[in-house]
This record gives sequence, C-alpha cells and structure tokens, in this order.
Amino acid sequence: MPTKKRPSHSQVYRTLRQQIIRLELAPGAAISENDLASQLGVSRTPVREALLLLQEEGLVEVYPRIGSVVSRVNPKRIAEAQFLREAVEVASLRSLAEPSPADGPVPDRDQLAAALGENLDEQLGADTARFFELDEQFHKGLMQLAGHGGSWTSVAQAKAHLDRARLLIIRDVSDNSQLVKEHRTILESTLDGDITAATSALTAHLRQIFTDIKTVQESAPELFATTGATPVRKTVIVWE
Amino acid sequence: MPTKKRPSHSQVYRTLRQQIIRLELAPGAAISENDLASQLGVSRTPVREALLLLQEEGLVEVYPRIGSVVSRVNPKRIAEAQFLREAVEVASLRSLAEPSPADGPVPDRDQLAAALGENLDEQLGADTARFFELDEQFHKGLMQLAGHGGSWTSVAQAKAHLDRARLLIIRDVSDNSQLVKEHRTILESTLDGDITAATSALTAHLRQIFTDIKTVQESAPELFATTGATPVRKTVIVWE
DNA sequence: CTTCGCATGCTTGTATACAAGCAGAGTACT
DNA sequence: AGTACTCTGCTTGTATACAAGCATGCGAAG
Repeated sequence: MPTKKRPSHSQVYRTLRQQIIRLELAPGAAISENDLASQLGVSRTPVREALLLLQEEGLVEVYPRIGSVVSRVNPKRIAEAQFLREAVEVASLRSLAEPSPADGPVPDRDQLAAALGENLDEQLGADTARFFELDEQFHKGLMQLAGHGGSWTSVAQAKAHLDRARLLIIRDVSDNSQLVKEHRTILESTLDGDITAATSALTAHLRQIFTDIKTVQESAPELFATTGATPVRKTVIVWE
Repeated sequence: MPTKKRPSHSQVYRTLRQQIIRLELAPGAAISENDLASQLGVSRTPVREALLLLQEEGLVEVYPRIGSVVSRVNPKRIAEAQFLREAVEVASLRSLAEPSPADGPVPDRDQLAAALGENLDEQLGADTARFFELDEQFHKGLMQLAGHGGSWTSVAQAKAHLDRARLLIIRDVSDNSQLVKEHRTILESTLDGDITAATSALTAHLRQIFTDIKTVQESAPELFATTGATPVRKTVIVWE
C-alpha cells in the first residue's frame, strides 16, 4: 500500500525538483501541467501547486497561456545563489569563534563530528548521485555543528541552483579526491578550533563553482538565459 | 508600456502577507479558505495558492482537515531569520572591501547614495507604516550599493518575520532618532570606505531585535510558539 | 446517569468543468 | 495571388463539485 500520508502536491514537488536538479528535465524544456498530471496519475491541482512552489524557488518559469518551462541557467542568479550560500555558511563557521545571540543549541557535538568523518570516508568511493547526497549532508552537518542547522533550508535552495549548474559540466564525478580533500581540511580546521583556516578553505571551496560555470557556458550557451526573451508556442508533428 | 495583468493569487498573496506582517491578522488567528475567498471575492483556488506560498514562507501554518492559522512567533525561527539576514547584509558590505566573483554590477552609485540620504531625512518624521517602508528601502539600497541587490528577496523574507515580531512591542514608533542615527552611521561609514566601522554599526543595529523580542515575550507569551502543540477545532456560538 | 453511535457542519485535499488567449492550418473572399 | 477570417487544439487561470476526516450535539441503549 503506497504511503498516502503526505499530500500529493508535496510528492509531486519533490519528484519534479529532483528531476530538475538532476538534469533529467533539461533547462529550457517545456513542461505541461496536463502531461505531468497524466504521467503522475494525479489531477492538475496538485501539479499546479507544485509548479507554483518551484516557480517561487526559481526552478520553473510559468508563462500564462503560453506554457511552462524548466528555468534555464541564469549566470546572474547563480552568482546571487553563490553569494548567499557563502555568506551564510561562512557566517555559520565564524560564529564558532565569535558567538552571537542568534546561535542555536548544538546537540551531540561529538556524534555529529563522528558522522561527518564517516561521511567523508564514504565520499571517496561514491558515484555522482551518492556524492551529491553526501556533499549535502556534509555542509548541512557543518552548519549544525555551529548551531545553525535551522538556516540550512535557505542554503539548500541556493545550493540547488549551484548543483544543477555544476552538473552541466561534470555529469560524472571522475575525480572526487580534490573536493574530498577540501572537505577534510574544512572539517579538521573547524574541529581544531582554527576558524580562520576553516573559513578560508570553505571560501575557496565554494568559489570553485565560478570556474566550472565559465567552462560550461562556453560549451553549451543555449542552456543559459542571457536574454530576456519570452518563449512562444509552436505546433510540431511527432510520432507517437 | 503594456500593463501586465497580475494573477489573482498574486494579489491575494500580497494582501494577506501585508496583513500578517502589519499584525492586522494576529499571530495564531485562524484563517478559513472559504471565508477569505468570500471576503476577497474570488474562489478558493487562488486563496489556496496564496496560502501555499505563505506556508512555505513560514507566515501561515496549514493543518489538514483542522484549519489554517497565522503562524505564531517562534523565537527559534526569529533567531534563524536574524542570523541569515545579518550574514547576508554583513557579507554584502564586506564585499566592498574584499571583492568576490559573486559581486554584481552597481548602477548609478552616486544616484543611489543620494537617494539613501534623502531616505534618511524622511525617516525622522515618518509614522510607523512609512518608517517600515523607508527602513526596507534603506537596507535594500545598501545591498544594491554593494552590487547584491539581487539577494534582497531572501533578506526580505527573513526581515518579514523580524518586523512582525518587532511590531508586537513598538506599535507606534515613538522614537526614531536612535534608529535613524544608526542608519546614518552605517551609510556614512560605507560611503567613506570605512567598511570595518560600517559592518560594526550594522551588526549592532541588526542585533537590536533580540532585546526587543525578550521584552515582548515577557508581556505577551501567548503569541509565541514554544510548544509543538497542534491546534484543534472548536465550535463556538457568535453573533452575526 | 453513563456511554456509545450517528448525524451534522465545518475543515482542507483533490478532481473536474469552464473561461480566456495564443498559434497555426485551412478556407473563402477580394 | 493575396488577405482576412474562422476553426481547431493547445496553454494556463479560475470556479466549482466531490472526497475524507475531525469535533460536537443529540438521541438511544445499557
């Protein structure tokens, strides 16, 4: 019996979001509410609700009476997302050295640290999908360690755009070693209390995205939204 | 220029959001989709879509088959919002001294600076509602000055929670002078290039919220959500 | 008197019907 | 030939009908 305890629109939302971030739905691809409803076996209502949330998140663009599309990669938005993510993650680390009234409680510091260590060990041999999961858990755990796990949601939204953009160039993670090495440096410096070194390593780690973006934008410019052009509808003939 | 007709759910969203932030809808108050639809002259569909967005924003809590309520003030959430806002605004200022690849373009720096100056002049004599608008414009302009106006949306969402909480204690802005003074210090230090002084002043300015919160939580604890209790439905008799 | 069961009226969640508009093919008229 | 018009098929936006569940009051049974 399928677990129906969660609302349909929530399931549709997560399904679509994952497909978009994993590039199973390509940037710029058209998405029809009716088609999605048919494919997922639900009505248009929960599909619309999911698309509304994805639109607010910036992963989908809805053009009334024209159609909806998966948002193309916008370099400007990428820059904003990176800026916000770096600001929050760095501030989180920094709060370990300079506490602020906003700091929350840290449950099970030793257990968290141990879990992060195991996470890093698994990262080395992980495939692409698993690595992204572990990467997410690692950065989330780092913020929990500083008592700011509650702000992860905002970071995760920004990270979604960054991950999708990076996936454009590294469909297969051929070489984790460098990233894992950076992760280890960040974690060890943090646990040692050398916050200056940790933030420095974290900043460099997070800014890697800019070189990645530059590379992919040269190889596949059609996936980027540099113009403000609105899409138009076309009738085509296809085999079915 | 063709006037873009806005969808109903967007208007409902902004109406409700404003009412919630301005405390015209009290924290914890029940809101019925049917009643709202009737009052606003639309059907349940756009109302539901607006509530969905507000739920994601944390301003509304929806309990299936029980009802929906305006979210109560959650001290933990307030702390998170303050942390994120401070992180982003401070990082924005700091980028003026230490540029990063994420920095965006700054259009009309002189004009922006002049507008901010005029903004401060108007703040002194403004009433409560106007002051909150000017405060919003000021902080937004500050980020635009650093080339990070695009990240304002995220800050604004956090600021909504903070403003609502602060409104609980200062229904009437009796004394703007201190806040305006802080604003002026931040702006002048920034324009003078003394980023260290500017960030210091900004941090102190933003952390004012914690003392405000502590005061109001003692005077009106029922508006705060410290327990994880879920609401229940009650049938009551009222005059109509 | 107590207790259980059901009717009733509310809630949100989902499905469906209808409205408004764009794009293109075909056609009749100039 | 060229032009304008209508008709079809799609799109999203909105309204409405139906489904499922909770709280409560009433009534009957023990």
